Amino acid sequence: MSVTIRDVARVSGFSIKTVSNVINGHPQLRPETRQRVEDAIEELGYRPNLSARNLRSGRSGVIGLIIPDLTTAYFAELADAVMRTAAARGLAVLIEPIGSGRENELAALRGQHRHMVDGVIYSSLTLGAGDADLLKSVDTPLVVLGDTSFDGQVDRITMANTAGARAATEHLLAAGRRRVLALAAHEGDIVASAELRLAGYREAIEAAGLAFDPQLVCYADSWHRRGGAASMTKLLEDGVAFDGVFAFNDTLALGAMRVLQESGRRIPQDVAIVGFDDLDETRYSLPALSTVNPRRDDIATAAVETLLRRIEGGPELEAIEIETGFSLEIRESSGGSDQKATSATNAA
Amino acid sequence: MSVTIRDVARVSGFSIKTVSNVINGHPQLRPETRQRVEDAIEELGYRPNLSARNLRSGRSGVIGLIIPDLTTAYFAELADAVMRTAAARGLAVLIEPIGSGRENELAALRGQHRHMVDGVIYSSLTLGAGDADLLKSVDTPLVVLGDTSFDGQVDRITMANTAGARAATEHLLAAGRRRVLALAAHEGDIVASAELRLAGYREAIEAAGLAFDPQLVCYADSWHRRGGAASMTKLLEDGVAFDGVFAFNDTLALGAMRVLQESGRRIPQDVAIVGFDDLDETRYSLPALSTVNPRRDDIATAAVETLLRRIEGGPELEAIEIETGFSLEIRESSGGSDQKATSATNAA
DNA sequence: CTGAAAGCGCTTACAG
DNA sequence: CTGAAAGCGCTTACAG
Repeated sequence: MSVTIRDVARVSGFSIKTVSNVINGHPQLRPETRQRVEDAIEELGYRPNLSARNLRSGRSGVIGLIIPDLTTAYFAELADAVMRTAAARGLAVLIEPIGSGRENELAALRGQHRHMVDGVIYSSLTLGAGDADLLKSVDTPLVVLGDTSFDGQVDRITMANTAGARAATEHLLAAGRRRVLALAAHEGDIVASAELRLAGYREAIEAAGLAFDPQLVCYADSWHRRGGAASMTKLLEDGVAFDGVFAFNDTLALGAMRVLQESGRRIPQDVAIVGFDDLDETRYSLPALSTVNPRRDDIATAAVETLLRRIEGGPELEAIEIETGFSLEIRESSGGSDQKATSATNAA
Repeated sequence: MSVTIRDVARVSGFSIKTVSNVINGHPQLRPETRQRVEDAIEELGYRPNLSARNLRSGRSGVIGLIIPDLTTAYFAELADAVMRTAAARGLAVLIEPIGSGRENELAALRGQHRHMVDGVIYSSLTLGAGDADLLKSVDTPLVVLGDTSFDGQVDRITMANTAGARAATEHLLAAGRRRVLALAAHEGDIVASAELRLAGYREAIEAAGLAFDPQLVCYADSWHRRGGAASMTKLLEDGVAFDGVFAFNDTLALGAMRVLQESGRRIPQDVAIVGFDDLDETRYSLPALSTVNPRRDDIATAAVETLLRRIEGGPELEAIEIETGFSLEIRESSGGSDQKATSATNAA
């Protein structure tokens, strides 16, 4: 039916081995030989059968990306960055959207696609230190994205949660805000990022010589617009006074912003607001939202390269952790014009 | 190294064939036999090697989804719907984001993942009637999404572009608007959807006894917020008078809405606006955007099932076309409350 | 119901 | 540089 390497061998007049050498870019080949094989490949329209290659080599050239869903802008943008990075290295990405919640995250580790992929990039919100053994029991090479505390047992990529949150809060304080809300989500399970961002917020408050006021820390029940809107509605009802908001992610910020505007408050004049994530849409909101840019491209690159290292190095290799940098994007919502204040860190 | 079907056979005491029968749910098996094989599978932690299965069966259980990118909300939501539908049928989805433009779309047809997937769902913006031969030359089973005119040569799923656009425009006219803009994108290449939506707009205008006014048809140079904002800015500069806008998609609408609001116009009091796509975020914009809901779940289901039919039926099968229905979601931007006016069509 | 055997298309020692 | 041959793990006629 379809053209195989055997057909190419027959047409070109060389052995299967030689054809294979040409396909795989083996260096020591007479140019003439290479040319004739390539002509035959072209003529026949030969394409290697990947299943056969994978069966033989034990590699599929596909990596998995496990995320809660694809419709959340944050994960869509992350997935896009991972796919671009992977494509540049000749890898395809199989996305597995698993829904949110701890149960789904655990189930995904035993997921059906496990045997199709050479390794997995796993974006976890709910796994904690206690799950390290579980993760180590997975025989697929694995890189974890996100701030779960695994202390050196699993490869992971983390972002500058604390430093980014501190920079965002400092920016609000530098603009003269004195009562800055921390709009913080927690989703039932422990979300380590939230704690780290809260720590950064607190550092900035205290470094400015202000008192950390628990009344200004407001929990939302989801990381989405709905959660931000609901929390802000409640704050306004409760009559809490504030002149700045650091939201732990952009969608919380956008939800809160809408409620603030409906209540007649002007942004940034009455309330300045900064988010976290640098979603594409923050550039187009009204007003454009200031935010912490976690550099998704850097995260994606670090994840893919760490995974490749693990795939090649095997389980013996020591686990590494890479923390990516950030920058603060100052836009209208915090009174900035469109200039960009950058402050990046990089740690290994 | 890893556990194979041979190990399961050895441990269970049955032949490889019997183990295979159990794995593939072959019906005529003594329950006791099945049980003992399943125990062995469990005990050994056996998982079938998909590469081997695929090599043998010629199927991979993976379908491709070719889209321009994943960060555009429309495609992210489409991809999510396709993945959910596919997962329900035991299929994995390999997304290939190819960038926009005709060149990229053509290149994707020869893409590197072609031999990894059983078939491809291909969301095209730029392919036209002249490309039918090209599409037919692709030996992978293929379902095209979008309104490219292929008249029965390729399986395709189309949406109710004209009917949806007409319903949106009629809704604006019914609310008393008399000068309704058509905010229409065209991206260099021919985008058939835009023509069809324009036709629906025109039908509604003329059915209402109004004259079709070319001055009210405004082209944007992209389907994104930026395009909607730029077009609206130009319209306002030119002093074109209007009291309603039917935008050909939601992001155009959101971009236009921002510019209208900055100019001091109230929505919907001064200008009522309706979009197309029912993106998740339209529920959260300020004001919430009325829009045509193209029922992405229906599109995804039709696409996956048509592809499966093609994969099983082979190239001989006659090509089919399915047009999915729509509903009109009336929200604040067109003066509605939150009720829902539904009008659906379905054709084969 | 079950077993022994061929073969899917490739890569890779092993010989030359 | 090149060829003949084994084998990756599975499914499936073909026999029993």
